[in-house]
Amino acid sequence: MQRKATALDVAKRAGVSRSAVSLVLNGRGDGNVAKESQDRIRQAASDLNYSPNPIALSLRNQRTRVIGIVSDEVVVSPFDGNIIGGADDVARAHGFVTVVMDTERDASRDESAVETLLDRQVDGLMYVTVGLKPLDVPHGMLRVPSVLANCYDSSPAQRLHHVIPDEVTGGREATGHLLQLGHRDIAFLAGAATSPAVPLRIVGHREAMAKAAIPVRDDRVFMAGWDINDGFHGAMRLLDGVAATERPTAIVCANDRLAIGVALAAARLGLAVPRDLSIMGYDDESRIASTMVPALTTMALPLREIGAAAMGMLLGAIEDPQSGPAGGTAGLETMVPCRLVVRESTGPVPAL
Amino acid sequence: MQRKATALDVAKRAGVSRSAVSLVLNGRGDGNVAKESQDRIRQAASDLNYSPNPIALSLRNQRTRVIGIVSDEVVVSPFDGNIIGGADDVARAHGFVTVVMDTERDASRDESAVETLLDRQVDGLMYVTVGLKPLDVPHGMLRVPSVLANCYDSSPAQRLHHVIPDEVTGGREATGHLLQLGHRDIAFLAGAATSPAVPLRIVGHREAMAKAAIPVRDDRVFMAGWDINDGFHGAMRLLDGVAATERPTAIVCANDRLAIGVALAAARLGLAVPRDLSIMGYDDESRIASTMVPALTTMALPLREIGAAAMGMLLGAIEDPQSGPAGGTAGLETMVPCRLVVRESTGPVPAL
DNA sequence: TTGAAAGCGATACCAT
DNA sequence: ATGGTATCGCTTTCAA
Repeated sequence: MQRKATALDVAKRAGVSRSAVSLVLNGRGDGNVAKESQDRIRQAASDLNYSPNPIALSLRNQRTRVIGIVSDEVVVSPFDGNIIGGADDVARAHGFVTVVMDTERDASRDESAVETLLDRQVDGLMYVTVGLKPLDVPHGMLRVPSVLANCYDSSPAQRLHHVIPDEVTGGREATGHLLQLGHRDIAFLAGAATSPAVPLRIVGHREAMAKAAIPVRDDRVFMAGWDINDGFHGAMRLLDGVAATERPTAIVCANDRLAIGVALAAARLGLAVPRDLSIMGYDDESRIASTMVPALTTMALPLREIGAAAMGMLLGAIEDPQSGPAGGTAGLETMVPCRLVVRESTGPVPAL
Repeated sequence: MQRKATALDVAKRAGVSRSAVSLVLNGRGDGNVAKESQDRIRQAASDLNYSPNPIALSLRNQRTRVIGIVSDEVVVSPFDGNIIGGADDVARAHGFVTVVMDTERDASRDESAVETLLDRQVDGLMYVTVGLKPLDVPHGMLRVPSVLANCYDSSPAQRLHHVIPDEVTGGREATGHLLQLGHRDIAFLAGAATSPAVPLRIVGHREAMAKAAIPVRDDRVFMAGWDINDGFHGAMRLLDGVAATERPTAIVCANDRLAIGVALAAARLGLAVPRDLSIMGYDDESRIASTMVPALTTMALPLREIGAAAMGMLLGAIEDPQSGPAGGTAGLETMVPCRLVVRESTGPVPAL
């Protein structure tokens, strides 16, 4: 690999000094460098296919144009990669590069990941999690502009800006969709109590039910877990051996995998979806929700938007150090709305 | 953020010159620096919590200890993140950091991603894909040590080393497992013809059948696609309205999502798994295979191992430039075996 | 308008 | 054994 052209090479070729090259190429040529020198410099630069060495630039400017992203398990898990995708889009558009370190759910690696990144002089930091959760913010994150995506500072002093989905509204609109189809006996298969998203979605569910003046039965809302088998067992509990008049006509699930389990249970019980039972998912998990049989109606999490919004804030704070997340003030909260995706697993309430 | 200690700070505190600091801290102290100076230097370094600035180091040494990973869609997709996880483990263990750029399936971004990375002076490059595939190797990859993980050079001159799963053996052992359970009428739901993994797995399937001296019926092996609905329709085609004596007793699927579709179809047709029908998946997709109802027997792809092996080769080539993938010789091929994971969706052939 | 020189942080060579 | 100095590539200030 032959060495790349340096500013000195350009200067030689154009017959000027390095300083002139630097000035011109950074747009500060006018008023400092003769017009024709400028032309020669630009010509030489493009001839040599010159671009400044980012490492030297970093050393000189003390800014690397690198954003460090640490994730709890986004990369290795099958979910939420879109947060990083959305964040990266924005970063790239601003000439930044992201480097992501995944701790694979080992919180003890958080600090060291952050230190490694800080050591490499990242200009800013972002923490991304799979699923909404309170985060024990690594100390290092307070030393440079930082944001939280899909998580929030677990300490009372909200020191960092965070971007999260609006789960209450998500829950409300999911149930609202079913209500609109005429359902009145709606079950809610929640995930696990450890997730802060769960109670929020339940609040939304209750709000929707309250607005429709329908009492919420205690046995219709419960923690089921997050996986296919959890959905299956939850559905069996709700449906197996229960008379048609006694069973819920719709089930909203806290994620799409639960919905798969519910669909499996329904099929086993000879219930047709959505004719006998409507099923709603949550997440709009790629390659799952849209290809289910029947295709899943679901509440899409705005992952890309979350990532993009978080990166937007972060870059803002970096480029204008006054008004930033790490600008000394407490962090703000940005909520991004979820998006209802209607497919085929929900339908009108069955006539009895 | 107060500035970090530099070598000069350490030198001052220890009352020596920068050079001495450099020598001692790099283990070249003995024979060059007085024992007691060495002690003072080390003391000062730890007092100041000194660690060399990686940027300055990079500029000086022309090595960044950064490995660039470009992926087609590994980060944003729900799959194969483990390749990156495995690769990153190895890199970290060697004091390297990885920066991954995901092109989100836009091949036209390949070259620019590689250039960006090269521009940032990565010491090596790795390309990772979701699913085995031939790769139009970006030119830039030939300029530094590089490896391919889960993909291979599409040009006849295999210029880069690649690490891929042993799909033929995977297919053979999947079918072998079913054969061992007594099945003789085994269907094979392949993915899409565009994947080179498909024909390989079919070869394996045929080898296993041949070894058991069972003819393979043409209508038992076909391209179905990769998604849940594809599995559903494939299974319906095989099972719906077919007499018990005429239908396959086992179906091996090219991935776990197809298996979900098959399970859905079986449930709808009143077939119990594995009593009436055995189902095998492929991939051991996390949070899917193990939580299916019943839990899916599947052929696990050795993703972590692939990533780790690829990174191992790459670092080898970087640290010993003689014998590397980019060392001038043609690339080698490393095949990593798949792993049979037996769960509950397969069982003895039904007695008729 | 231009070029020379300092400095970002570290290493390696070469005098002392 | 030790410290001074050039160098990596670039930007910026200061003199000419």
